[in-house]
Amino acid sequence: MLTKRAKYGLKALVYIAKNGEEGPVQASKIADAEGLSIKFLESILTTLRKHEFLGSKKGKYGGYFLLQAPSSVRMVDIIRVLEGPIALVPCVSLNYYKKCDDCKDEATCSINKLMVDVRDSTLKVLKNNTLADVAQL
Amino acid sequence: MLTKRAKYGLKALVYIAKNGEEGPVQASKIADAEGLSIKFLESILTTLRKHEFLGSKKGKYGGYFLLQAPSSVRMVDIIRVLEGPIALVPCVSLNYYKKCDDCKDEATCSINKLMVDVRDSTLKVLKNNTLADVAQL
DNA sequence: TTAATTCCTACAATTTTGGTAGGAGTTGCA
DNA sequence: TGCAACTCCTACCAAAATTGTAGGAATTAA
Repeated sequence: MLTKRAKYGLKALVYIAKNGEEGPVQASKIADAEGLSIKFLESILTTLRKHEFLGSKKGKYGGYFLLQAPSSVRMVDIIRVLEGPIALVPCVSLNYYKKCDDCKDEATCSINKLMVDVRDSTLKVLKNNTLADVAQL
Repeated sequence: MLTKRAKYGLKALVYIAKNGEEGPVQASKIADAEGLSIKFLESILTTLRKHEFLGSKKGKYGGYFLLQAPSSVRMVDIIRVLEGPIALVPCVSLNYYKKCDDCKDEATCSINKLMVDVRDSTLKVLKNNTLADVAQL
């Protein structure tokens, strides 16, 4: 399951993609519309800003805005930043590889192939969908 | 990511599928072979027994054994018991459905379709693979 | 100057995870 | 009958992750 952090972040990005035509979108607007705690949402938006999905403008009439066209933002990249690995076990993660504590030998690990197959099938969906697709733009 | 509980359980089942020809397999054997804590493993095997993946025999020369042919045990069913939902959000889970706290309206949830697509793609892999496939029997 | 906003640091409650401890009950065999 | 090797059961627990909250500082538009 996704953490709420990741889920809220995804929804926030989609909201901004849909409503960002007329200038920056305020965190409070998003929190209202999606039913989220504003303080928690702020910390998520900060993460997205630091990873250059979002820009921000301070002060009155400030808010958050996309730095790239929605059609060039892949869902997989967002999830990797908000949630971490796509893979179900660390030792088959492409972006967050880590040896499993218990695995004596990765090459002979009994569940390795299955884990790779699941990972690739998930990746396919998440790479083929952009923010524009999900926001139906 | 899978919990260690689920990962250990999967490995244990594969081990039993591979080594269960000559009678029950002891928890201590599995723990040794896979590098797991025996007490923790015991509690996982209990779960698998209660869900009728495994049978057990007490006393000397006792241990655990599969109740069905490996080729008729789907990976998806094991993971559902050990880990819970396959879906990334509760509101698209087929077996563990739960309304999302924040979702006002599921039908208009912006990420619903993506979540369904990911779920189905994962399910396809996990339904097509049985214990026999994974254990290479 | 004021209101509205982001930005920053610190803390904290709750839940989940990943176990451990200690022994009771069962069985096969000498 | 007694011992060794197992499963089975209950209870507990520490660490980590998650999901926030609190309180304000800094910035900006009008």
